[in-house]
Amino acid sequence: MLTDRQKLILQAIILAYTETGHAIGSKALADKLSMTISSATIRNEMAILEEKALIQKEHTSSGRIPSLAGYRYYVDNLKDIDMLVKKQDILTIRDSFNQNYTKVDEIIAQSTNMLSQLTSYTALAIKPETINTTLSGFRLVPLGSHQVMAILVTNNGDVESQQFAINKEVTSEQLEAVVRIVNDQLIGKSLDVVVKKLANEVPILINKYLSSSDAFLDTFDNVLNKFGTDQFFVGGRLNLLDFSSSDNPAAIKQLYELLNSKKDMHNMMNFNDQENDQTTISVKIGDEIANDLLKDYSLLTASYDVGDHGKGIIAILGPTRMPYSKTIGLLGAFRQELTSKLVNYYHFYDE
Amino acid sequence: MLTDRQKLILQAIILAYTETGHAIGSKALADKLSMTISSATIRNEMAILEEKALIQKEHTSSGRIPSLAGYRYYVDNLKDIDMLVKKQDILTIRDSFNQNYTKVDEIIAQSTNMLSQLTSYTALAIKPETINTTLSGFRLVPLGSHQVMAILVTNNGDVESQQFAINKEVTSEQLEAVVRIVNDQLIGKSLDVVVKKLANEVPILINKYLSSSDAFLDTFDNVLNKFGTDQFFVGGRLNLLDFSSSDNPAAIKQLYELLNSKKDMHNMMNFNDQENDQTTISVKIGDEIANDLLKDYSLLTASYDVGDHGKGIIAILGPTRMPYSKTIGLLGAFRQELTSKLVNYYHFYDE
DNA sequence: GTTAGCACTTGAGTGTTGTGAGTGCTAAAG
DNA sequence: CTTTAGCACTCACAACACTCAAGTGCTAAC
Repeated sequence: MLTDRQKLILQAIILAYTETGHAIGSKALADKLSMTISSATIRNEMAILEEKALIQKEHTSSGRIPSLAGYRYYVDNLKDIDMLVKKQDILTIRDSFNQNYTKVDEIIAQSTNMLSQLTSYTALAIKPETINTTLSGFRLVPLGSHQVMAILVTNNGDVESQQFAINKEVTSEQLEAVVRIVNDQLIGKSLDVVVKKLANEVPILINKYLSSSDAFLDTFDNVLNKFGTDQFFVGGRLNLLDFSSSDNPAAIKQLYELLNSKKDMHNMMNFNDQENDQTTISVKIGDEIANDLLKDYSLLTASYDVGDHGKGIIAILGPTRMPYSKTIGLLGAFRQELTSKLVNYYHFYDE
Repeated sequence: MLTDRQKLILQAIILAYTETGHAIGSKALADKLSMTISSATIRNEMAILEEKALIQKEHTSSGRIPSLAGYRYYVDNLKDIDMLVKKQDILTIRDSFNQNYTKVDEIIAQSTNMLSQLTSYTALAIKPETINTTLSGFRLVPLGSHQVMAILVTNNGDVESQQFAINKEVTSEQLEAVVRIVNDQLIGKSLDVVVKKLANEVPILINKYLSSSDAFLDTFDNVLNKFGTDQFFVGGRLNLLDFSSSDNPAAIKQLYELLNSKKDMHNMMNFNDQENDQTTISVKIGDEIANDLLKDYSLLTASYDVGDHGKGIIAILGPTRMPYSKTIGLLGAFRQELTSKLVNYYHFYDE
């Protein structure tokens, strides 16, 4: 357990280091701190903090910087002052959300842009995921003699489409037959069931009407995949350059590749779902993120909940040296705005 | 005019510098060059080349590096040896193109990826543009009680779509009326005429059937815009990091922002269309690209021609210090493959 | 418990010096 | 008249010593 003075000193060290990026020594800290306390005393206290591994030196005679454990302690116990978010920021968010969206994806994509702008870090988001998404609509629209567009709709109101080419003239009767089959077999089923059926029963049925069903099945599969793959968004990628510790291009490339790997990012953000309720914000500092490339970064994740339409996650990836209270406050406020925007948006489709 | 020996020396300097990135001196060059010629002679020749501003020093007593003018001379007069492209590369390209595409965009996007991979530089592409694109198809597909999807098709076979939400229940009669109006007024018209009519006559007509036509008109406008804006593609952005001269993040950010500015890139690539025929490859070196951010880069552009379906451009952005003959050869070969793939692709829609 | 004082450490910056790869020039050789 | 050897000169770069500011830990006095 730390004394109040030790806590104060730890906080001051973190503050100073966050601001300047340089280690701070006892004398400078004594000047900075308003309480009358000598540098020698601070040195003694620092020795204790260092013993508890909350701060560390860069070399024998350097000042101190917070350790990852120090940040952890700070985030868990001390970051209470600055939780109030600037009114101006909230207005900016609302203003920015105040437009017509035609897809949830647009809202989420814009969220990452906004979050990255507000924080100057990199923002990540996963769009709302329901446990049970079902296929609720299907259309085939002939566009010309050789082109057909397939449109799939889910019970969440998500729409994906893709055109495909057919070799020979296909009659509208044939298309209607295919639509009928899909309606009979797949509508109302959850997406994983749809995938399964699409591999087994459905091709047989369709082959009765369509001589070459491959193009159609491929397309259907493709569109189905879009529901799964377009769920992950990144904003402010370039901000990584500002605070990436290494200036070695190979390392930076690796980082960007990681950022593009939906699977990896998904894993990272989902890691401890148990914490992900509506009030918590999970903070992973340095090596707490289970990825070596990100050992100098911190990942703040917040899950948001839009009831029947599922839960999603927004996150901020920044340097370990970050103003946590400010950023956490902002992320929390943003979650609130985003949730209410989404609830509002979905309101249409829920009758 | 240069003597043969001077040309040889210039070529050797460029080769050496391209390989090592360091200035090369007379002695080292004499060792490298197979002909028996003393370093002193090379020094004399170098003095002449420097007088003609084809090579330059980094400081008073350094070796020589090619100047931009030197590269220009090299590209115009000397780069004749290595024009043959590796068979393997061509096979890679063909193999990579050997799949089913549903949109031209996919082909072009993949082209940039492939080109950037083959060269390890950054690749740019503009998809084929016809002077006279006309609207050839239009559909409205109701998806649910509150959602409608609008689909637009051009005479090039390009398809774009977007769903939009409507406040109140709209009957299929109303939708059909709107489709009829669009068919009467807009089908067969060129896109700019469509834009104009959409601003003037059409709203009046539609308002007779739809109480609030705003959502519909906005959507139509949006989709129309997609035809214009999705024309520019970039691949291998990250490769910029490998050869960007400055390691200052602000400068790199600016570069990436330039790369995202469709307008700027479009201008740069189109600059001298007169050269852009099917056999030429335009090479802009350093400050020949009219942009200060790119003064250490070279831009190779090649236009490709798919007959009635228009012309497009593919380009490579790399460091001025680049193996020009190899890269130019590759770009030329790639153009050929891309053209034939596209001709093949469009074959469907031309009956 | 707190503080002043002191000896010690370190990174960052600065000046000095040597070295290697280069140059231009001159005069002799081909 | 072209080519070459020789030579004095230049410059970037690395190595090294030196100084300085900002730290530290420790001890003894308050």
